[in-house]
This record gives sequence, structure tokens and C-alpha cells, in this order.
Amino acid sequence: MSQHASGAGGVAGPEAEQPSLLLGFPEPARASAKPEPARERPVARVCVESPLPQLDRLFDYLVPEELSAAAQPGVRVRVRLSGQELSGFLLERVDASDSGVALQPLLKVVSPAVVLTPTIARLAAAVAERWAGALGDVLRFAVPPRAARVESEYLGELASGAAPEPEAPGPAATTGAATDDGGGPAGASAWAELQRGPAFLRHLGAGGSPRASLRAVEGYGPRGWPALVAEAVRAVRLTGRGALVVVPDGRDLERAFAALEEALPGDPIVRLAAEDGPSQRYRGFLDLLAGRARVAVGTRGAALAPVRDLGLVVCWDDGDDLHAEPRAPYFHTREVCLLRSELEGCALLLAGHAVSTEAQRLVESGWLQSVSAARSVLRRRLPRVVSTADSFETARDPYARMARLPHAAWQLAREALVEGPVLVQVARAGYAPSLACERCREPARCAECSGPLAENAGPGSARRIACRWCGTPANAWTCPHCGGKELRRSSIGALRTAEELGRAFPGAVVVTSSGENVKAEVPGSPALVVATVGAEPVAPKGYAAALLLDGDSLLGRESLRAGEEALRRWLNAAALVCPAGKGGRVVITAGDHEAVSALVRWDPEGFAARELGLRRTLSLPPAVRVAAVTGSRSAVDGFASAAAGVLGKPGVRTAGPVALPAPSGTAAADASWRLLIFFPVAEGPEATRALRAARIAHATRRGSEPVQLRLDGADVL
DNA sequence: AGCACGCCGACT
DNA sequence: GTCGGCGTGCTC
Repeated sequence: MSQHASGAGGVAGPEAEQPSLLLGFPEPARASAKPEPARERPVARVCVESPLPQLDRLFDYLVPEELSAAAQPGVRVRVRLSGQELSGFLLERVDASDSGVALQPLLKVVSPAVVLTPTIARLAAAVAERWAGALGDVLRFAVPPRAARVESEYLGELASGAAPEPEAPGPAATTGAATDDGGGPAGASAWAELQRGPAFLRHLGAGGSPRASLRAVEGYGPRGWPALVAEAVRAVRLTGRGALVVVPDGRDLERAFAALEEALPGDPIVRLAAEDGPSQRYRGFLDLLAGRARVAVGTRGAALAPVRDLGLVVCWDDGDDLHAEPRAPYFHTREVCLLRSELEGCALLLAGHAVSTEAQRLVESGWLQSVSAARSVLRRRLPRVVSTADSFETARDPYARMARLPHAAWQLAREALVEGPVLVQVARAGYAPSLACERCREPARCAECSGPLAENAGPGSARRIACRWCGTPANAWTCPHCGGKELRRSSIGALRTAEELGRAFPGAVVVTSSGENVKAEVPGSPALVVATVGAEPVAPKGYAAALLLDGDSLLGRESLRAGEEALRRWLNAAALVCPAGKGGRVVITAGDHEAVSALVRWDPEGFAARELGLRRTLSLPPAVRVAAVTGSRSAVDGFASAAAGVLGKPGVRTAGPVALPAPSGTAAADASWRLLIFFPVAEGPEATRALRAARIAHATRRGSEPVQLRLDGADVL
């Protein structure tokens, strides 16, 4: 170890590997580089931020005495590793190192703020393990980038003792209306109408930690899901515990935030979203850390927020793919919430209008209780849903399909437009590119109903050109304007659809919500509201009707989850429509499909159960787990040979590697290849450990190119 | 990734 | 006999 004689005369170093240049000198450079070690626990265990998988472990550093006070577990530090200066997190102070090498000194404590709590450090480690990723990558998400100014203000306030702890809302509800059943902010609690709903709330309110899969009924108004979620949060707050709500996007964030503020007057709510900018984000993070705020709502990064004494974690619409983090280690917030509820022993709500197959699996295994409305409640609260496919079946007339569908949809819209806003859900431009005449650029229209023509992936590799509204094939098309016969793709989306609808409903107000211009809300006055999938605005009193167009293009996506995803999108849109008793109706224009009948029956659980059964039969996720290994051909092969041990185990199945469709402009030579590895859920921990080890072994090999290792990516199949 | 150490060719 | 090639391996 370092001789205490260091100080200025640290000459006594073990026969130095010093360049001869310095031999005459008392090693001035070293004198400062070899400071006196801390008297207490002189060794710091540090997780460095490095993209290299082989550096994903803790390294020991010597804590200089002058840094000892600041070098607390959970602070950011700078260290030297293999010559380069890196930043990292100090996770532990210990008495001695067992590394067997001479320790480098800690270079710097970036700030004395302890930004990583033991709870979050433990969660981050669990997340890294679950996704076979690097701890440093997870910590980047758990601790937002430092904003020095915000931090110094905060430290100053803490020092001056101006850090009030929020009071839990008083048990006597402040918002007067909480009289009838159970104290929702708007009086009538939507929880009361759910089977096992009151029991869940009671359990929360008694300090318990129940776990549920929650089927929200309405998507708007005082019984909408935001109020439902806020009421659960309020119940845990009354026990003094904190709560965390994770939502897929900014609009859901706004809505959840507003509902929480209403349900918890005086209780500060932290919003966590990347769009809010670094300083606001860091401020919210510090408020949670200090316990000044005990409730957080945010998009996926928020799943790792340091809410103190967490009592409840909520994941809204857990089937939304925005819950999957697109950067390494590619965690999914649903699963992070699950891990958290286990590690922190807190309550868990996976909530949505739809049920993901993952949530269904947890319900069937008994891990989650299902909380959902009885049929009678659904009938009272929901619009009537009809599928236009039904009528073709009964009509048995192929021409009925062409003529009647748009007519039925138009008629519904026309009638509903007297009452209020009508939602028109259309596919995103990229989903179903519309077609136009190659010669005159006029949009190509259906000869039968004047709907837009689109190119869909037909069965096999066949492409079929058909009307997006009525499905009539248009394989021999001639432009009525110029006589041209060639079609070109024109990626028009909601805007053009809106124009077309505007012409079909002269005099109607047409509003669009898509892409850059997403609207959160529309007024209750009559209007056609054309929105792309997932961008549907909320009408405060519910839409009078909804037309779910482009159903077939949602269903036709080549993905294992196309049906599940389509149903989820439809339910989310249909939940924005007022009840049938008030005239609310939904029409879906899609062919015969299990997802369509599940929508008509409003049976998300039944659909999820059936879908999960299918996946079990086929041994596909989420019945099994999957790892996707992506990279150049040689990299994937190299990884596979490093992972030969796991790949050969019974129960482990591989598919590929196959070449992925190259992004346009890329040479075929440097195409990506992908190997899929399926393994049983029960062997998850062992398999992920082995995959992580294989990646390290592969990365350490000379000349190896990196691979991307992605576990349980929902989009890979 | 850097940056070390380490064992074989053309120069002082 | 030394300077230096970059092949292999580690990084507290």
C-alpha cells in the first residue's frame, strides 16, 4: 500500500517505472497524484460510464483524505481508468480492496450531492441484470444530467433548512365533492364500479401493497383513467407513502398530471419528461430525492425516479411501444415497474383500456389481480361498437362491401355530427401510404366509393392495391383525370384524409391531430376530428361517435403483435366516445379478425387470454423470453460462438441469423444480421447472465465488432 | 476504446 | 546491439 511517507517526499515508491527524465526530481507530479488516503474506509467502489461491456463492473479507487467527506456513496466522481479520465458513480466505501492491484486515486467528487440512493442503485443493478446490460447505462437513465446551477440552489436551500416535507393530504377530503362513494375528486368514484376495485383501494389505504391489472373503462371526463389513477395515488399518499406514475407520452403525462393535481391539492407533483429541458428535469429529480415531493409522473425514464418510500407504481397503457426504451439497455417500463414493486415491496398497477399479453400472463399466474368492470357497467358506460364486416358477412354480397361500408360510416358520422365531435382514426402516413396518379399526381380514388387507394401487404409477398375505406381491390386502375395507368406512393396522411372527409361533409368543421401537430383536446362542438393512431385528442364530454378507418392496415402489419396492437389502439380511441345511452357509437372498418370481434364485444381480457394461449402453443413471447443479437454477420457469428454454452442448452431455441432489410442507401455488404434466441422464462436469470458474459467474451476478442443485445424487444418479431 | 507489454526486422 | 512494428491483454 502507499507508504505514509508520501507527502512531498514520496520517493520511496516501488522502483518506479518513471521515465528517466524525472529521476533527479522528488517526483513532483506524483506527489499530488499520490495523496494521503482517507483514514476511514479509504477504498471507493466505482461504476464507470463506459460503453465497453468489459468495463461493466466495479473498480476500486483510493479516496484521498481531502475528498473523504464528500466521497459518499451515491455521488458522481471522476476517475482515471486505463489512462483516460471517466466519470462514474461512487457506489460503496469499503476498508480494503481485494483487487490485488495498486489503486488509482479518486480524481474528483463532481458534486457533494448524493444523487443515487441505495434503493435506486439496487433497482438499477436489477435492471442491468434483467436486460443483460451495463449498470452504467442504466444509471444514466436513473440520474438525469447534472444542471450545476439548479443543484447549487438546491444545496443552498437544503443547508438553510428551507426544505419542507410535503404533508400527506388530510384524510378529510379537501375537494368537498368526495361524498358519495369513496372520495374521488369528482365525487362518483369510477373505482366503485369495478370488480375488486373498492377492495384494491381499501388495501392501498390500509398501507398494503396489492398488485393489479386494471381495465379502465372511460378515457375522458371525471371517470376517465387519469382520475382513476389519481385516486389510487391519493389512497397511498394518505398512508404517507410516495407514488410513481409512468405514461407512454407527453399528452398522457399532461392528463395524468392534471388529474393528480386535482386529486392532491397542496401535494407537489413532479413531472419528469425529457422534453421539459434539463434544468426543470433536474429540479424535479432533486425534489424527489430530498423528499420535498413524493409523487412523480413521467414518461419512461421516470420508471427509475427516486420517489421516497414508494407505496405505489403505476404503468399506464403498458402495451404501448413507447414504454420500450430505444437506447441500451432497452428496458421496458412495465417490467421496471414490476421489478420495483418486488424490490421495494410496493403496490403495482398495470392499467389500460387494453390488456397486454404480458399483463395477462401475470394475471393468469396469480401475480396480478384483475380489476375490471362487469358487463352491466360496460353497457352503461361504453358506446355501441359495430363492425362493418358483419354486414358483408350477412349480405353475402361482395358488392355490398363496396357500397355499404362507406355509406354506413358516412351515415353514422352525419348523424353524430349533429350531436358533437366525431373522431376519425386513420393510420399514420407511413403505415398505409396512399397512392396517386404517376402522371398527374391526382390522388387515386376508389371507383366504387371514392375512398383513397392504398397499397397493402397482401398474403405472402403479394401486394394488393385496394381502397382504404371499403377494401375494394383496384388492380387495374385508370386515372379518371388523365387516363394514366401508373400509381405512385404519396405519403399523405391525416391531412389529406381530412380534406377528403371535408368534401364528403360539406359545411363540417374539420380538425386534424397528427405528426407535429397533435392536439390534446377538442371542444364539445360538432366537428370531424381526424387523428392518426395514437394522436386522438380528448373531447371533455366524449365524442359523439368514432370511425376507426384503416383497420386492415393496422392488422396487416407483419408483426406478432399486430392484432394485440390494433385492438389496443381501437379500444383507446373508442374509450373516448360517450356511452351508447347518450348515442355514442363506434364503427370499425376492418375485415373479419379476432381483434375486431374483441372490440365489438369489448373483451380485452378474452382477447389477451386467447392471444397468450396462442403464444404458448407456439412458444413465442411472452410465453418465453427472447434475446435479439444484431450486428454484422461476423459479429453475430462471433457472439454466437462465445455464447455456444447457452445456445446449446435444452429449452433454448435459436432462429437465424437472418439479414435484416437494409435501410435504403446502405450497401448490402454492411447489412445487419439478427439472431434470435428464445429461452424459458424460468431460466431467464441464468440465460441473461450467460448472454452478458458472452458479450464480454466476444467484445474482448481481437478485431471483434460490437453486437447489439436486446432482450424481450417487443418489435423484433 | 486506449494503452500497456512483448517478441521479431532495419538502422546507429 | 537498439528503435520500433503492431499482436495480445487489461483496465481499479
